[in-house]
Amino acid sequence: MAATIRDIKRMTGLSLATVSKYLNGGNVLPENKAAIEHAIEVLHYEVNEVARGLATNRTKTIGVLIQRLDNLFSSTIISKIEDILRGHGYGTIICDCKGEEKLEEESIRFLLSKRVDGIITLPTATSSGYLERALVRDIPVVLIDRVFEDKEWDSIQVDNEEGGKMAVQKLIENGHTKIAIVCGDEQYYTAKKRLKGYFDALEEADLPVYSKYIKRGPLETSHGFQSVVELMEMEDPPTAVFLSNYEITLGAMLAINERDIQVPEDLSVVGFDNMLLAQVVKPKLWMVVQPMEEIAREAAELMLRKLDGGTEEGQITKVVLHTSLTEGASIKKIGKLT
Amino acid sequence: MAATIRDIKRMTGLSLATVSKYLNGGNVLPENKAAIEHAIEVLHYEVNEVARGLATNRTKTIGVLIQRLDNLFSSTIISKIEDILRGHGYGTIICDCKGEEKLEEESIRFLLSKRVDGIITLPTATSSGYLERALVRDIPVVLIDRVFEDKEWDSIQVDNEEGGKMAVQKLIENGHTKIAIVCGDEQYYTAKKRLKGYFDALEEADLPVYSKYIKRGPLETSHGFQSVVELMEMEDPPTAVFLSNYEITLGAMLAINERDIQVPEDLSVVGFDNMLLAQVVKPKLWMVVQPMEEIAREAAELMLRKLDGGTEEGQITKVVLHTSLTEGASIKKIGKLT
DNA sequence: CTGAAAGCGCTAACAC
DNA sequence: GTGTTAGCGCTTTCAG
Repeated sequence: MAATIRDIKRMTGLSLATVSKYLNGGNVLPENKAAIEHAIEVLHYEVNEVARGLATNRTKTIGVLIQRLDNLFSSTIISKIEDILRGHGYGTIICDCKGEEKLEEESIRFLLSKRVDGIITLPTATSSGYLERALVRDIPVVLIDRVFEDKEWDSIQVDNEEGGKMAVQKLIENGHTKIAIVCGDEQYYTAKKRLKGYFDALEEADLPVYSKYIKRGPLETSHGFQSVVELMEMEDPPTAVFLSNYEITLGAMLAINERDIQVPEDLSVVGFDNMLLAQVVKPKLWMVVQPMEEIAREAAELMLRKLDGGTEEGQITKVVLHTSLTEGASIKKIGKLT
Repeated sequence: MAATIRDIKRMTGLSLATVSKYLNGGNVLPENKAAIEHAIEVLHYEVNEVARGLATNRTKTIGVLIQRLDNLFSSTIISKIEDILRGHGYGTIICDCKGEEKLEEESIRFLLSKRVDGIITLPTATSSGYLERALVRDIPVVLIDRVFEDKEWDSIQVDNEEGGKMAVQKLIENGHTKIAIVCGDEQYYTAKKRLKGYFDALEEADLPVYSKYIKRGPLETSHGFQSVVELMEMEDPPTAVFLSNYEITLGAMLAINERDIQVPEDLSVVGFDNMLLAQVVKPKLWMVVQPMEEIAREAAELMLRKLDGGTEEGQITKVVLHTSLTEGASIKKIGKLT
């Protein structure tokens, strides 16, 4: 049995209150301080955060609810969030809902039963219903990457529209006019925005939109794979494609390898979010990247602020960060000048 | 304020004990059961796991202490562990120690203060000192991937020796005799084993060992990168290389891309653990892969068994799983027959 | 099967 | 600055 505050009381002859005060950084006489520290040392005492949590009604743990842990976007962000939170004494309970809305809702209940002090979530669902319970309990919630249209939430996101536009503009600059996009379907907020960027770029350049070049579907590897195959089998295939998400980019590259599609000779490519892939594949890929560490930092810090009451009741903070375009060798210059 | 068991008591007129019994699956009269369920519904009651944890001295959370979250080996394993544990009502608190021993030790204290019921760890340190505190507290610990030589622990690992041997044998089968290995240094248990496999394969084939072809160093991308560069700049470069870990494989591929090394014409390659890379790179890489899901499952289940007391006191369980070799196109056949 | 009561380890008034 | 005391929400004897 681990030592308790009572053991310290006994050993030092002080009262529980004094010991507790010391533990919480209050002022105690130097001699008492020394006595307590000695006792802690000898007894290997360590605060029982569970008991403390019950007494204070704050567990110093944050729930992180994520779509999937097994992609680099998520794991990089979580890793950083965990880092910052732990630096402030917070533990991180992770729930991977594997992209299933049902699990997502269950996870919220789970986290609430664990009495987390706050929830950071990278949502799977398209509406915020599953977060109601947290709201009712008055637990701070911070959204990452996606937002909901049915309600305002504190959130950290990037300008996806801008990201999509940048990618397509780069392709246009290089003389491409037949530009495809592989994109998530309607339900995804981010997909919608990235597609909007695609349209905007084309429109601003007075280029026509070919609906046959727009491939929407689930945010999965298979969709990226399948779309590229289909695009390249067309009679009039596109000369370039914007792969608008992590999994899609991955799937597309698998297809490109398997079908022996030459990049950029047969097809110019701009991917999204998959820096590892960008570097490891030959030729290097042009890639739209999100500032993952910054997203994580903003999310963690916003959460900490909300927990400290450093934020007005009812005030919504929406942080929008910017993507950047990293250079590769996956775009062929055709016709025109730069 | 969330509803408590007391509110249910008031609402149903039953006693705390009865409600508690119901909550824990005990037998209650059907009418009382109905009343309680109704109250739970109306009040949105949910068990406070913190209070329960204090009363039972079990928090139903497991600490997972990992070297780094941001590689696919770790995140796949954690994702699966989390899945299984949650299925049994356990939460998972993750600590990413970023490969730093100091953080690793701190993390243990952190997890202990959170009163986790058990710890699953993929160690960074080379000796088990940092786990002493957990041992003293009599908290079950399960090791993944690495073991310590100074003491026996419950562990799940793969046969790294066999894995290394398989890789090199495959190279030998294809006629290679000048085979390099890029490998972690002495401190790493797994590196030692994989290197042993390398030696064994060479020896069994009566092939000489060239120490210049053995590149040891930190388990980092840079080491993989640097080693490949150095190997290929030799006067008498190897014709094949075994990249014996995830990061090394990644770094090596970066070098191969950057230096325009032709695989397998200039260099045949077998990698380790990086299936994503194996598929996405051209040509496809031969790869030694660990059964990550199985590792995770064994670890989670062993932990659950230990928690249920389904395991003898003091009994050590060591699970050894097997790697497999997945086919690629990164080995050139030279000379000889198969 | 149900209820009363003690207690898990800590915090937080409130007196002194 | 220190001590006393009453909980936090739940489980768990032990009677009934």
